[in-house]
Amino acid sequence: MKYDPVEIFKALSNPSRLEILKFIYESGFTGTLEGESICCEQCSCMGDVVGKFNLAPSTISHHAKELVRSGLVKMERDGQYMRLLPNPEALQAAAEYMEKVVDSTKGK
Amino acid sequence: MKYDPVEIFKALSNPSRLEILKFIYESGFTGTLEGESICCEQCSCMGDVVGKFNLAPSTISHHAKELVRSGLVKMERDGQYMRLLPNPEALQAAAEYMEKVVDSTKGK
DNA sequence: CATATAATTCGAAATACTTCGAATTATCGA
DNA sequence: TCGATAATTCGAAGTATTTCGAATTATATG
Repeated sequence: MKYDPVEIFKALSNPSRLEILKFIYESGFTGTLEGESICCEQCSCMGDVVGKFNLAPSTISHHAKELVRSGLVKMERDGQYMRLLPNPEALQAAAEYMEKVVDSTKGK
Repeated sequence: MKYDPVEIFKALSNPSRLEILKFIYESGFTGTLEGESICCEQCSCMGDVVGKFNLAPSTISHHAKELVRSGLVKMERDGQYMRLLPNPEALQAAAEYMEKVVDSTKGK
């Protein structure tokens, strides 16, 4: 498999990190931040996340790295800023993995 | 929600525990152990898991408790034995939670 | 009741995780 | 180029997790 389910579950297993992920996914491909984002209107950047959560920048940076490591999020530099982009394919893959485990109990 | 996604992800985030879960789900509702189980033929028991994995009984017991705590597995005494039963509803709920996060990026 | 088997609890050791603040690196704008 | 802003790295403290072995509890059987 392209994504390691254990790494994905580990990334999702911390409440702060899960909320950060949701924030990134929700503001992912939209202009919903309506100009509030100092980075761009098509994504969240580190600063947006730092502004949203009551955690030190270094902590946010660490969590972001974990999300990237697992494949759930992609990151790219945009000048001074770091764009955080959802990678739904990874989350989808993990969900499908779980469905397979569910199905392994079926028809028995 | 009936199940806490973070608790479920935490339960799934350890490689040993994930394998144990899969073992329980696969032997869940079947007679596939074909009499090999010293507990029963409709489920796995602690001893089956202990026999399958290279971990101390106390460690297996601990992991089983975590799986029960998260809701992924149900446990019931059968005389001397403890039956381990899949609770696919919980795993399904977590998978659906993930799908919702995936969908939160859609149509944008 | 005594012994054997199954499983849990307890305490301890090693490791990993979470978080912070301080120092550092990267980039932008005047 | 210099100062400001954005983000990362580093080291440290506190906490949680993983695993074990020994002791304990629960149940079955002779």
